[in-house]
Amino acid sequence: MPTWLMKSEPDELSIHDLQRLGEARWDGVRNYQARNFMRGMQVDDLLFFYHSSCPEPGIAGIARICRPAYADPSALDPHSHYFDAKASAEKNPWSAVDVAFVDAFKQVITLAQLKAQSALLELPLVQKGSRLSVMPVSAEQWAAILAMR
DNA sequence: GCCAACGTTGGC
DNA sequence: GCCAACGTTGGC
Repeated sequence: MPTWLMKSEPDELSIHDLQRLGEARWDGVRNYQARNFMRGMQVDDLLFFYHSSCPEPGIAGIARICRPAYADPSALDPHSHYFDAKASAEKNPWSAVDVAFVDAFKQVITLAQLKAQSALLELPLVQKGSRLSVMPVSAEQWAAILAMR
């Protein structure tokens, strides 16, 4: 079963928001590489929920894909922060998935901790200059991160 | 708020 | 198709 890592700004959607909601739409991805990974996701795939652009960046919990990729409605909504004037109902290049809450870690696994793990050197998240917001996580990487809890 | 690194845009 | 300019990401 493939596993993933997805970045969210906790001001927009945190792992605790997801815990309260149960499920949420993951929309607003506007990068083709990240979108393509989302299109490869299947129901029940697990993902690490990463908090970015916040005081303590790091992995805050786990979620599960509960609806595979579909056309991202936010691209068509003029009031949305993620509105894309070039998208239309007929031709919407962007995808969203729905995710369900699985677990919130007692403590965030910080980016600094992740960077210090030799098992994670290949993970785009820890590589200099990488801004990819959705990425695959190998079975070995997944296990290494779980062991850091 | 700064700024390095990256992706996208658009003129040519 | 090149590449400079620009906007965005995201850690610090």
